[in-house]
Amino acid sequence: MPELPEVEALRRSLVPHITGRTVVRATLHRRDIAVMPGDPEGGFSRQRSPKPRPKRMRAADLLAEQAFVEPVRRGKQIALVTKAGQAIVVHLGMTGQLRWAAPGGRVTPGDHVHATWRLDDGSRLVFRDPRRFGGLWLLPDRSALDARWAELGPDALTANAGQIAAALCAWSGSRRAIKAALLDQGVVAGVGNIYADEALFRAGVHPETPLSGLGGRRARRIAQTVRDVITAAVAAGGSTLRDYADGDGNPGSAQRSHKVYGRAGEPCTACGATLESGQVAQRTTVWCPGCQPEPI
DNA sequence: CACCACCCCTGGACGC
DNA sequence: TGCGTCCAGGGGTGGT
Repeated sequence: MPELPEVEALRRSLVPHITGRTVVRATLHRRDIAVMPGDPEGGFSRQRSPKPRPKRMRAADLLAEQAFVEPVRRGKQIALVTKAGQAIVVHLGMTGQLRWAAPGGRVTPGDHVHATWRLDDGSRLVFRDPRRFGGLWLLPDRSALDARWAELGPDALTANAGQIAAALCAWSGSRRAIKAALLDQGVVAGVGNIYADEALFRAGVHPETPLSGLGGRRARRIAQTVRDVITAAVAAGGSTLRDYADGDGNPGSAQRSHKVYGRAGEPCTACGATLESGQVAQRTTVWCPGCQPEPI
């Protein structure tokens, strides 16, 4: 579930705890959740056969002895960056968490912890991920991070509506569904299943509408609602449906503002019609048949 | 090239 | 209470 708002809320919660701190010890408890420089690129392919040969992991590869600067984010990815320019990109996947524990404190829950960083004030930062859809990518320098993030579309929080609209309009010849495009991180970075449905509802656009049938006007309206929905969710600390919590373990409250996600069969808050659900782009999708008319 | 079905994984919900 | 089954979904891979 962590989409852009959850990752941004997490990032902000970590800033005061780790910025300027030095890693005194780093431990990788599960080697297969990390991708090292030199590993066959492709990220999640590490989980498939043939298994990449396990590499000897040195603590230094997890930024031991290095000082953190402020963590940065692009889309749903957060990067722990050091003064020297090395970075660890953390992808939370479905159930990934970064949790911080004060000196002498415990991280709870303490299971499924795959990596631990002990900081110079005695506090700890851990990466836990029960489902292991997430992972860590170790990057040698800032340019490697930039190259990785160059593959992402405009960030749904920091880009303006015009940039997001332009990204959608670049595909105006495609019959691809608008929802599929919003979920594509190369088109817009940071939107996942929840906020795609929420944005399309607010824009009054059916999720199966092809990009070719959108037109500049509606593309621009969608871009604006994506920004609005994401911005509001960040202000609410993200959505906590089950697993999400920030670095301090605090949940978000943006789920209270959801108008369609998780509400199939319930009445539309705007028109009272019964919300419908189905599969669009392999994802459970909820929409209002009254407010979001079917494309022709 | 564009798009889609499938797969990775665990835990919670639900039915019997 | 316990067990089985289904489902959640980000995103890479391979097939069409």
